[in-house]
Amino acid sequence: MSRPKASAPTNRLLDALPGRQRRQFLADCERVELDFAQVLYEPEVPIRHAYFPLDCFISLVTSVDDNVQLEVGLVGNEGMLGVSLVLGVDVSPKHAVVQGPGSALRMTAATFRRHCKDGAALRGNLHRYVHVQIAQLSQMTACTHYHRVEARLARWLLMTRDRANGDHFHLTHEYLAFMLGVRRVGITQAASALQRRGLVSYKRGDISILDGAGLERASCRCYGAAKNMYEKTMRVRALPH
Amino acid sequence: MSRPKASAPTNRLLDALPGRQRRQFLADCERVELDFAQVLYEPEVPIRHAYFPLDCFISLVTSVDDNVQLEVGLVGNEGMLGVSLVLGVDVSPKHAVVQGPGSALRMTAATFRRHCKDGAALRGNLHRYVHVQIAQLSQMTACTHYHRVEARLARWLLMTRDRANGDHFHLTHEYLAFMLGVRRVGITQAASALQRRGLVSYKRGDISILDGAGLERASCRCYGAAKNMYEKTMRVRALPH
DNA sequence: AGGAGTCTGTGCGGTATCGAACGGAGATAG
DNA sequence: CTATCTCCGTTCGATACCGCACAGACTCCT
Repeated sequence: MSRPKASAPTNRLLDALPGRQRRQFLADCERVELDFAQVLYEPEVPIRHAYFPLDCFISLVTSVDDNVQLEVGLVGNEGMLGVSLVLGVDVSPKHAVVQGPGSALRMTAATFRRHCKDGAALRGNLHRYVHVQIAQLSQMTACTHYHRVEARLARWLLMTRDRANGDHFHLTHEYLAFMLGVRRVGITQAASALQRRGLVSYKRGDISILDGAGLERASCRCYGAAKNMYEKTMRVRALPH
Repeated sequence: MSRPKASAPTNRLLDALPGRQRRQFLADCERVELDFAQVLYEPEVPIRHAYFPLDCFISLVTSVDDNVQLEVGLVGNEGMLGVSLVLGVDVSPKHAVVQGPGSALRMTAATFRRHCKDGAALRGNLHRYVHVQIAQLSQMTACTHYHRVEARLARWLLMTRDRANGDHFHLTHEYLAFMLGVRRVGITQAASALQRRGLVSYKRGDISILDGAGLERASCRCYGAAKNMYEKTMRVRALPH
């Protein structure tokens, strides 16, 4: 697992806070190391902490019926886990599973709600982030329905690269199949195709992105659209709201 | 189009407000009649009003690529249109199209934001509603991906019935196909199957639900799950938050 | 009554994905 | 070094849905 500790990793939602509030917020956080496959939230179970990834990333997974699951979101240092708390609800509607191990800041639910209540700038940021998540969920619905496995896989790899801060990570076909809601064989075929085209290489779970630009072309537009949407929405800042 | 004006129609989000705040809020609203297929929001276009359906209902539609669209949500008198405003964002990420004509209350964006800012009870309600929408979007993603057209159609009819307050409404196969993101023929086949089983009847766009319980059995669990989720989340009230 | 337009039913070949099964190659542990 | 386990590749038939095309039936308008 590559984790190229550039400088000190940070969280973009918190970076955007004015200095004083940021320090106050960080003072109430605790730094934790998260392991691969660690389960942070389960549906219907009270949320104990909000998480702010630094160099880890976390999958949001819904389950329908039983044993049928699908990843519907990915959270890295551009976001946070526990937006329900921002909305005054203290149970998660989804599973949250650590996909890329690494460190995160966390804060207890009660403390976090206090900060949300008192800090207008924080609240504004988080509200806009919730908006981004809603938009991306809508898009994800259409993407998952219309787009082919190969394009979705390419998209997924690009999203993961952004959040892993590196072109290399460890995930088996089995796991990817689970995330994209298809058979393992479907991933094997899509991945072979991408590898044949020289866009990625992989071997027993070690995946490397060789040609990011090419991979973007192979992916659906949803990748770029989601990224733009985030940047555009979050850039608008310092609006007292 | 059946619109059985039971008593005076109301909006459940507003009903839940304490009397005084409710009156203040309603005083700033304007009642409007919405026509079938009227477009209320377009992506990237500033939102002018928030809408609170009384006896109409509205589809939320995403578009990917161009000309490829999919319904991802349905808003009736249990909800509102314009949750983005609650989150301090003034553009909609989706199209909003009137699906069932009828009346709604609406409020200008600026006034609505003021009410959100000042009214804790209102804000709490709306926040919880946003949470419900997020949860239902996640579920919709999985449902659209995994479930068969026939089950999804059954689900859609049930959801529409709840919002139309009646077992009878007018929609062509063509339109349903557009909503569910499948071919018109796919709807014709699924609908014939439901009709053969005596669950619905239809004729040139006039659809009647004959056996609601049977239709629920024919639909995926997503219908009941979404409904429960709403009730459970919105019931928790009067929490100062 | 006749003609135009709308809505629904059916049929055909094509394709992406499914479910299940098996073989082989690489890693790991004794 | 060998046994075991994990991960990946391939094959096979089945199925749900696609795009296209056309026919029948109902409605509305003149």
